[in-house]
Amino acid sequence: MGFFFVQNKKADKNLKGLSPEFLRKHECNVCPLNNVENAHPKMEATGSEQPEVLIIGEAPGRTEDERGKQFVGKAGKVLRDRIPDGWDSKLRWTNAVQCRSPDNRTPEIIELNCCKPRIERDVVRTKPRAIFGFGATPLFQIVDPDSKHRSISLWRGRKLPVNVGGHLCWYFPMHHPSYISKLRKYEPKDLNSYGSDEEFAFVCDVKNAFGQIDSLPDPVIHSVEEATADIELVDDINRVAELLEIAGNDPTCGVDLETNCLRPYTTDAKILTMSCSSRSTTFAFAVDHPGATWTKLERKQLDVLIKRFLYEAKCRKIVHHLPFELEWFGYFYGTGCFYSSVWEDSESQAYMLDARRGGLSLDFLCLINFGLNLKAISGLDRKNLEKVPVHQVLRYNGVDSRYHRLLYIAQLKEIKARKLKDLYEHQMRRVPALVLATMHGVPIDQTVVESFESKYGGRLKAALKAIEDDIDAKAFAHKKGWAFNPLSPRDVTILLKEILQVDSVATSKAELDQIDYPIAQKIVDCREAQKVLSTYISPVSVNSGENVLFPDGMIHPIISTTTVITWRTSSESPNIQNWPKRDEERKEVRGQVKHKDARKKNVEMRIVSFDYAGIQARNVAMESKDKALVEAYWHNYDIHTTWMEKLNKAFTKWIPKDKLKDKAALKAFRHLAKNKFVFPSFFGAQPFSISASLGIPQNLIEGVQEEFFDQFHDIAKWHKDLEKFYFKNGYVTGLSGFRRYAPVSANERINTPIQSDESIIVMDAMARLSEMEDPRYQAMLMVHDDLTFLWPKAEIEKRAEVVIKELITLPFEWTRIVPIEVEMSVGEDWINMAEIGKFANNSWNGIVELKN
DNA sequence: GCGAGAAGCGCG
DNA sequence: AAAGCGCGCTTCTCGC
Repeated sequence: MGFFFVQNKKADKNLKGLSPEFLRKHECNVCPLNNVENAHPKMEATGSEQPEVLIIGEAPGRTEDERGKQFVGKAGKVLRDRIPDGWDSKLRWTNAVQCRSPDNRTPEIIELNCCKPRIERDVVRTKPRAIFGFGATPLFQIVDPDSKHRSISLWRGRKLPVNVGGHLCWYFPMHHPSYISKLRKYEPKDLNSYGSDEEFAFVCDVKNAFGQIDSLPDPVIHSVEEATADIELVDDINRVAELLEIAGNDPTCGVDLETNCLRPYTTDAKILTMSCSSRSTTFAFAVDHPGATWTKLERKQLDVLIKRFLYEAKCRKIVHHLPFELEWFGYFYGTGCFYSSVWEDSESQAYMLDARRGGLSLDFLCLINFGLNLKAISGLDRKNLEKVPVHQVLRYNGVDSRYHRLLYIAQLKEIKARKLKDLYEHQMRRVPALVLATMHGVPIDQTVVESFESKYGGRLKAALKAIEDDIDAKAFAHKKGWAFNPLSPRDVTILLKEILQVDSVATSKAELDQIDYPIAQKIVDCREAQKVLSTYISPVSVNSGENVLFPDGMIHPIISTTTVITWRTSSESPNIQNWPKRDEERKEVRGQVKHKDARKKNVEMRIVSFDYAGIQARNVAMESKDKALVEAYWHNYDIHTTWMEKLNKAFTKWIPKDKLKDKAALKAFRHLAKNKFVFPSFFGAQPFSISASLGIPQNLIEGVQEEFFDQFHDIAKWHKDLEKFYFKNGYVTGLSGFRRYAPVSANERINTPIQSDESIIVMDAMARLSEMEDPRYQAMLMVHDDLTFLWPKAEIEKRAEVVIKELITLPFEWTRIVPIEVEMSVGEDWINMAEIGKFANNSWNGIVELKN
């Protein structure tokens, strides 16, 4: 077997050449803390001899050492205050390390190893049903995840089955109360208030943990032997057919691919191996791994078998990180299987249950759900699977598909228990729609790219030359002994402080614009050119060594649905969602997005965008059901002009007298009122910051905002209701039912439902269009409130009518309170976009006409 | 030489 | 007490 245990590298180093086995054998005799002079050295566990719960801290603090008892200091009170009545006699207390270190430092790996047998003996003897572990120290004394998963913030609030010296029980990781105490921004006045958002989350964790004790199931831990047992490695084509048939007729089947690279679009991209796991069988077979033994004919037959499985097998196909497998299956076997099969995604489930970043990997979830450390059975070079012997890749592949399915089954219970089944259905409809967008690709015109490369490249060169010649840069080099680097925040800080001698806290553009020395502008010029070039031009240039282009001349940005904590999508490789649009000059980089047939006669490919008009503000109306705001939408009241006028009435110096009849100037002030007063107020901005951004005294803003919430009093009430709900339930939710768990800060609590409502409205429309299974209605891009398509000019009107109807006909009852409107624009490229019209669901006649 | 984190800046 | 939210990418810096 190719499986072996991989030691944590960092741990190795900190062990100073001693093995964990050695340390655990000799315990105190080899522990650096053995002879420390403490009031209570080697403090034994205290409390119940038959505990329900064992509480493990880090190490005794000063108070603890003095009194010979755990958690009795100031930090200990933060925890003890939160223990529900009636539990005192059911608790046992100990620490990961039993001796206080002289300088009260965090215990070292050696000490933790020496002390581990003592804890194991205690646990085996007293048999607690659960362990509440506070801080990272006791957690990682017991479990050994890889370095990516060693932050306690990722673990707190969950539970996992553990085996401590042979006793199986549940472990509840939580932050250490001393950390919570340190994070306090103020002293809570009673038990209904919290010193920080994290403290509220901590209190939720403690409460939830105690609340679960009575109903805990028996912990089950999967051993490495079980995880790797009975995986059939198949090299007989008839047997592959047989097993695919069996698995395909089971209700659920885990599916996993191993490939030689991340994306399928390059000519050398290969599926190396594939594996399936259902209730009756787990098997894996080579596809194009160099170690495969298929004859040419068999290899052809294999494709037919895989295709038949993908298109016809009735099982629910379960993947962990489904977008990856769909992209590969779609590329090699056609995208028809996206909708002909039922696909499930255990990563999406995990995201719904707990969206914390870094907590979605199969390894981590297996530790949480099954106490199984997959890390310990891999041990092979994941990045170079082509070089790994095929039987090893197959075993590895088989374990993964097995755990895709087991994880799905385990998490499905929890999804149902939390009543998230409907939302999961929505989430699963997002995946194929977005994979199809990714596969569609975004065309890039290299002649445009080249012209920008030369333009911004030249500008960068000139800016660098100007800095080289600058007198202050020369003074800098003379004084510091190295050349001034305008891109280095450190160098710019030094320049500002020591050479120019100006007061400045940051080195941002806003600060630099205030500075009178010529070098300030030169730094800004340099940064701008470098930013545009390196972020938006080089990545799509064939001339750049590190571009994200594929052989088809397109970019295929990955639009993810399991990254953003609020249910928005994110985009990477490249991030196509943040290309310049506001800056009049730099927005031209969008012109790089252009189809090669944009000017071809009788084709004239066009970029066609549909943007939900003011969707977030409409979401505020949906969430708050505010009477005044809702009415404004139905009657087209311009609330922003109203509040511009009110702001100017309160602070008459705001709009200069001579501008009061200047239409263009008033438009700009309306824009300010909208974006710096109305919307921020919806989202919880305080007079302090609104005052700063508008330049109107704070006391005047306070007055206007009071009047504002007087008019929109249901918005004020909604803000208050959100608070109440959050502190009662420990999470924030929105009309779609998604959840974001504590800690969530005050303004995040307001913003989160808005972002998620927005995303669910737009993604549902994109999915409905995609489900037509007609490439004409498959969006190419999704940018939060915008869906973009690539169509031949002659088809635009006809197709737009279908798309607009779908976009403004929303299937969610909760959206009906306000009208919904989309704005359509068309362009030869992504910058020269002309607005075609606005289409609202309370007025549109169903027809789209292009005026030439 | 690599990874993590901060600063800075682009979008909705 | 701090003072609308959510991202990804590039560069620099620092520590290993």
